[in-house]
Amino acid sequence: MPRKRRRAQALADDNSKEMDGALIEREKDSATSKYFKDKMTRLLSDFYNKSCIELAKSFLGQILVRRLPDGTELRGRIVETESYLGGEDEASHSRGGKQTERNVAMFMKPGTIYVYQIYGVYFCMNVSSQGDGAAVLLRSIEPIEGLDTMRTFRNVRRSEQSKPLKDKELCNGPSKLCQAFAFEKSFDRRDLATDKSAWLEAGSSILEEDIASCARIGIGNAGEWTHKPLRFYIKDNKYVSVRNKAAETGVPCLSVITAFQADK
DNA sequence: CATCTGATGTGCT
DNA sequence: GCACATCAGATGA
Repeated sequence: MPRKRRRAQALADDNSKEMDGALIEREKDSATSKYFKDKMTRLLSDFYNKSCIELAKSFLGQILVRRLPDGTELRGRIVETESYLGGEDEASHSRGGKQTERNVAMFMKPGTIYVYQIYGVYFCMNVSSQGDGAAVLLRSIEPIEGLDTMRTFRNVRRSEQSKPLKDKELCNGPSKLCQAFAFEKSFDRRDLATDKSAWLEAGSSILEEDIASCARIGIGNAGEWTHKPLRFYIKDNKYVSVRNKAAETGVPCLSVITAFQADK
């Protein structure tokens, strides 16, 4: 195993220890804890009261924070999400309402993190929402703090002589953001609302007119669900993985309304 | 820019 | 066996 991979593995192994360590650190600083508690109040009510689509939209503009074992904090603003609605959604891992070892987190309480491995190599991170088997996939993040660390994590799978990553390439994709923030399998089934290594902070709220809605990415053959506008991103934002000019300029189409009804 | 390919674990048929 | 909510690197226009 190359040295870079070993380092990443060591980091993964650290995660259980890290939970306890970070807990102690943050409990020590009660002012800090209160700050986060206040900041998260609104976001917590979002987890519990919003539909999957509403949650996917309200995540836009919020700050995702990752605290590493050494105390380093990584921050970024969520700019792109996707809704996976549950049983009826043919593109969802929870299609047919089927619960498996892999996807149980999707059926757990809103705010539960669902991390799965894809193509044997990468991870994707979701947050469970209201609705049986429904979850929001985090697709792209605008990095704010800890960019050097993110770049180091992202370089693990890249060759030494390849061009340095631009800031906008650090987290512009679901597996890229997992690499940059060191989210992996051990985060599966953990609670984003109470976890000591990952949490949300209130950022800016995004106006409906500044949100683009269009088809989700990478879902091949899911029938009518393939084209439903369940991907949401901040218009004109350069940190988004794939932009869709039509979705940024056009008025919301009929299928948006249809998808809304499907979510209720 | 578009399109192709290899990497490769795990869930599911 | 096969598909997969992906990415990096290569190749050709």
